[in-house]
Amino acid sequence: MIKIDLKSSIPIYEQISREIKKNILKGFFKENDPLPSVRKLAASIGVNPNTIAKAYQELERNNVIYTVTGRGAFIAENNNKTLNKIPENLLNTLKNVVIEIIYSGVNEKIIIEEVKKISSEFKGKDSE
Amino acid sequence: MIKIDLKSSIPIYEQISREIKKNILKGFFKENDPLPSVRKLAASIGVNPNTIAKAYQELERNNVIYTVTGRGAFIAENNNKTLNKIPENLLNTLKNVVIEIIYSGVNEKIIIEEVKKISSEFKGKDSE
DNA sequence: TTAACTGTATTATTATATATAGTACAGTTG
DNA sequence: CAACTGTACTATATATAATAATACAGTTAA
Repeated sequence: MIKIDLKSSIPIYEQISREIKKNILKGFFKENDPLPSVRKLAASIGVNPNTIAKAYQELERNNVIYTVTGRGAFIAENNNKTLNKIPENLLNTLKNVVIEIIYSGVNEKIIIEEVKKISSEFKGKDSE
Repeated sequence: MIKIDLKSSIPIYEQISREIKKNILKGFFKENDPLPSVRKLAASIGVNPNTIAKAYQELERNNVIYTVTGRGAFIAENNNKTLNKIPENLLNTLKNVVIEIIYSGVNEKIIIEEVKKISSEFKGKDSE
C-alpha cells in the first residue's frame, strides 16, 4: 500500500509522507488506525528506520497522525477543514508545474482534465 | 524581470531557468533576443556566474535558448510544439501538488480556477 | 591589433540535505 | 520480564548546490 521509488530524487521520507496522505484521502486509513511501526515499515521498504521516523515526525507536525511512545503511530482525527484559498507554498508549486506544462506545449484544457482525474480518485474529504 | 528568492529551497539555477521560460511565455522575450550575459546577470542578482552558466546550459539542453561562444545567449526559435499528453515527470509533480492541496482542504473547483488564472497569464503560445 | 566582452571549463572549497548505522532510553503490552 | 513502541543521539557517507578563482577560445568595436 505504501510504494516508494528508491531511485527518485524526491526524499524517501517525503514519499512516505505523501503515500500515507494518499491512503487517508482514499479512505484506506481511517481515524485512530494504527500505522506500521517505524522498524517494520523500514524493513518492508528496505530503508533505515530513521527515515521512517522522520516521515512520521513530519506527519505529526502537520497533524496528520499522532504518536504515543510505547504504543505507536495512529491516524489523527479528521478535523474536516475547508479552505477557500490554496496555501501559499502549495500555490507557488502549482504555478511552477503549470507553467512548465504549458511551456512543454500542453493545452490548458488537458491540464484541467488531468486535475479533475486526480481529484476524482479521492472521495469523501470534499463531499462532506 | 528575473526575480530570484535566494532563501528558497529551490535551486537558484532552477529559478532562473523558470523565470526565463515565464518571460518567453509572456512574450517579453522573443526569438533571437539576447539574454543578459552570464556575468552581468550574476552581478545584478548577486550570485556566482557559474550558477547562471548552469541555468543557461540547462535551458540550452532543453532547446529554450541557444548560445554562441563569444557572442552570448539568445532565445531559441519557437518550434510551436503541441502535446496532447503531459510529460510523465511533470504529471507526477502535478499529481503530488494536487493531492497536497486537496489534503489541505481546498476544493477541486478552486484548484481548477487557479489553473485557469495561471494559464491566462500566458498568451500566444496556445492561441496559434 | 588590442581591449573588453562573450560562453565554457576546471579545480578547490564550503554548506546543506539525505540516508545509513549503531546505540540507547522511556514507555507500553501481553 | 521480554518484546515491542517512538524518540534521541553521534558518526559517517553521499550528492547537490553554490562560491571562488583562473583560464581559454571566440567575438566585437574602438
